[in-house]
Amino acid sequence: MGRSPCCEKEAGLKKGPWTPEEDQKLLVFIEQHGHGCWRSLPAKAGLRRCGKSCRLRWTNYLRPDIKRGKFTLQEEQTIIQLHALLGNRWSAIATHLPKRTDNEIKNYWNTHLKKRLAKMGIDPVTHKPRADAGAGAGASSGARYRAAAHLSHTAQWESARLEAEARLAREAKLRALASPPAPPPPASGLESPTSTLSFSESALFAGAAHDDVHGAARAPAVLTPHSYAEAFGEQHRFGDDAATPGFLAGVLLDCAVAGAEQRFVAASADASVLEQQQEEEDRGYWSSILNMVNSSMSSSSSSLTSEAVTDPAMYLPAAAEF
DNA sequence: AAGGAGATCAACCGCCGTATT
DNA sequence: AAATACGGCGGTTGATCTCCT
Repeated sequence: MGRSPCCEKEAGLKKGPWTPEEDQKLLVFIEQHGHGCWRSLPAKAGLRRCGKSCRLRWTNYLRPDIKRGKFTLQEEQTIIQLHALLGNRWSAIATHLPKRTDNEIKNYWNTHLKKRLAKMGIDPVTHKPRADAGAGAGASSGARYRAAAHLSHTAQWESARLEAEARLAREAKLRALASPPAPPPPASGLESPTSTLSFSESALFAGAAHDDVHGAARAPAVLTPHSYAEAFGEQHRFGDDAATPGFLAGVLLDCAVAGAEQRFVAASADASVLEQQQEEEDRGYWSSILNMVNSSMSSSSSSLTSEAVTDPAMYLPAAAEF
């Protein structure tokens, strides 16, 4: 059926870069009235723009809760991992980086991360090592291949971890309904290695979260650390230079290990009986998660590798040759 | 200093899904 | 059920900036 462009009918509408005056008009109007219907907003706000242009300007630039500037390593890591899981679903990825816009993330991916992954010998679309990357002779190509494999595996583990956190969050919510509220978690040290949300933010989101994996994963939940920590074993370094191949993979693993260690310390402090009881349950749960990851990754149209996750030990780094 | 090449990013375009009539 | 309106999304463009020769 199709739909005509929103501004086709109205001639004389302005295009191109926004002036400070236009920004001011839009800001003032939205602050006073909210955006309401975008189509009718420009006329009400005295702007000669189409509603779509106004919406874009607001969501990508004028919104007060936008963080601008350089992406942090953690943000980069989050984007790469989520891209491995979600593909080019920038808005979905942006929900995990609440102060970044999908447009900004998309631009950053296209201009920075895609190229960097390509340099590492990783196909930025599939997140798999490129066929030619492993075929080349020499130790360095082998190292790149292994780094790329680690990257894919890390993404798979992150997927499993998100699922597990979602489940634990749901359970915690159920428990909370049946018992007085637990004391708040420590102010630091338990953040998800891939989330930029603080726990306070997470709590806010948890209330309003959709009933989906990503929404639920925002809820404060501490994953029983053992399997996760086992999965990564000792910390492993790929290199110090950001320009060297393997750097990102190293960052991913370092952050993942750091997260696992933080969780382990926190959980050890509790040393609760509950944890022991849950351990067995978690083991079974992790098996199902791994099955789920394996099946979804091999069948999904998303870009992740179809290599099966069979054993956490496979994430232990190979001989240090980087 | 000039100009060409590449990088960056704001903004546009067209399509899609959903709500409404 | 079909047509239409709307918001949202992802891909792409083009103006501007930065770096290099």
